[in-house]
Amino acid sequence: MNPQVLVVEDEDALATLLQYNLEKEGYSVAVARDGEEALIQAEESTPDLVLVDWMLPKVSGIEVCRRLRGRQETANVPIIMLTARGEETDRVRGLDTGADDYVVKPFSMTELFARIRAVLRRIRPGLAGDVIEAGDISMDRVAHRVRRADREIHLGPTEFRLLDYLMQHPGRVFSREQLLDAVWGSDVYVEARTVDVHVGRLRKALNNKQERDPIRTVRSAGYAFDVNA
Amino acid sequence: MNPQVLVVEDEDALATLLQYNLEKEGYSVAVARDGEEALIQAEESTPDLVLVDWMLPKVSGIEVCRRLRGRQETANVPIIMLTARGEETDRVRGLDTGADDYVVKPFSMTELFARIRAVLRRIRPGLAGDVIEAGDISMDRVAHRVRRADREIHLGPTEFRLLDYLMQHPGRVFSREQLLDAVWGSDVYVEARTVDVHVGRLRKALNNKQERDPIRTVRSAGYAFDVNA
DNA sequence: CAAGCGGGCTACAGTTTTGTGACAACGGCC
DNA sequence: GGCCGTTGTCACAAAACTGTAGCCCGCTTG
Repeated sequence: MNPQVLVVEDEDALATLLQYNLEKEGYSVAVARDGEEALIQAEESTPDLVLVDWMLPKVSGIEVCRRLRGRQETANVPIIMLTARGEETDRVRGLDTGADDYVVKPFSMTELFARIRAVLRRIRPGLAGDVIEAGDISMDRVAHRVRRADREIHLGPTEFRLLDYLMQHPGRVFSREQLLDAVWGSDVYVEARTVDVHVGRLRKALNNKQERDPIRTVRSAGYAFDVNA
Repeated sequence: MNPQVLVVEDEDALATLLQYNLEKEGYSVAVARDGEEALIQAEESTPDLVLVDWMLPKVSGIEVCRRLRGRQETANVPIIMLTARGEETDRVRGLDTGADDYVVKPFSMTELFARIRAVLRRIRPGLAGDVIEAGDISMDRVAHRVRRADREIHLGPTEFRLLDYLMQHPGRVFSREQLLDAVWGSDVYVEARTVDVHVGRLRKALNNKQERDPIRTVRSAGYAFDVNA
């Protein structure tokens, strides 16, 4: 079900970071340390997406690209290149060789996720995870629409992102600080209690009378989105 | 409560083996002998995980996958495929169709359990990770939930931490002072008797009538959480 | 057996935490 | 500029939780 991502990266720290964050985002991740390994792994279990570093030992990123493209089974697997600043002029070559997109290091996870979704959407619509459903609530991240039990729910941008984040991790409790980080951004400063207000607004928008409130308050801990009926 | 696993396997010996071991591991297991039965059962009681054999009479494993995915209620239920060696090239098709993982026969129970935990953690966090179980009590620290015998137990923050601590060290007796240190924090000062009150509250919340009290009072020593069956 | 200790339980008042309506600031957009 | 939807804060009310004292009971001990 989850998109399989093959990460090709020789630098341990980055590889681990990518794996950790991608898995948290809901992807299944395999890591290859060099181009050779990458080709073998790609053959064994065709991934839905390949993230490949430009600079690699043994077989370069470009070469990995070319070979993946050259092989019948992997010819259409989308590829995103990771390039360091300064290699930018090579972008062209990267794209020429068959990469679908590139990201310049250093990049934020958020940006990377956006690119991944974009590429998946283009190449493999349906795998991008554009629609999240939970109970009678469905949220379309492309169309920016939320509906509950067949009626359209109007949400402000912040409420939308908040619900998005909560639904991404159903059942899990997040502290106000975590939510601020994830939804507002780690750079802006807002009162923790602001989260309460937005949760309140979200609830009001989401819940008809008689409908179960999907957002659970956990006293002195935070909030969670509960799936279940 | 325990994750519900639906095993779809036509070979009797393997089905029984799986059921036996899964139940021992703490899952609730239902078995379907063929794909048709599987779809009916999945509809009746939405499982938390489906284990499906690749080769099945009537409706193939792949087809079961596809149909489960196609149906609203079961669209997000994680699926693990059981494939025989030699069908390996078909993995791709399996994953494409919507399986979240596959295990190649013959497999060890240990490996299977690891995969199950991994998949559950990925898809349904809270069903796999960070859960402590003891007898019919389970506590999920990520979701911040406690349940006993299928019913949700509501605990205040302190009660939650107290139970958490006791369950971490089952059988061991803690003095009131130790509990104050561990649960309240070594910096705050509260009466030792306060522990009694919280233990009382915890007991009241936890124990239905007729249920065995899992918290044991050790006179002039303290309290302990007893596992027992 | 009486006194004393230890612990279960309840009541309650004080605190902390959360829900919410009001409001002013802001940024688009006619 | 004026209108409108959105946002972050505040202040206050409501709800939930907490610690302590007090009372009672059973068991221990001398």
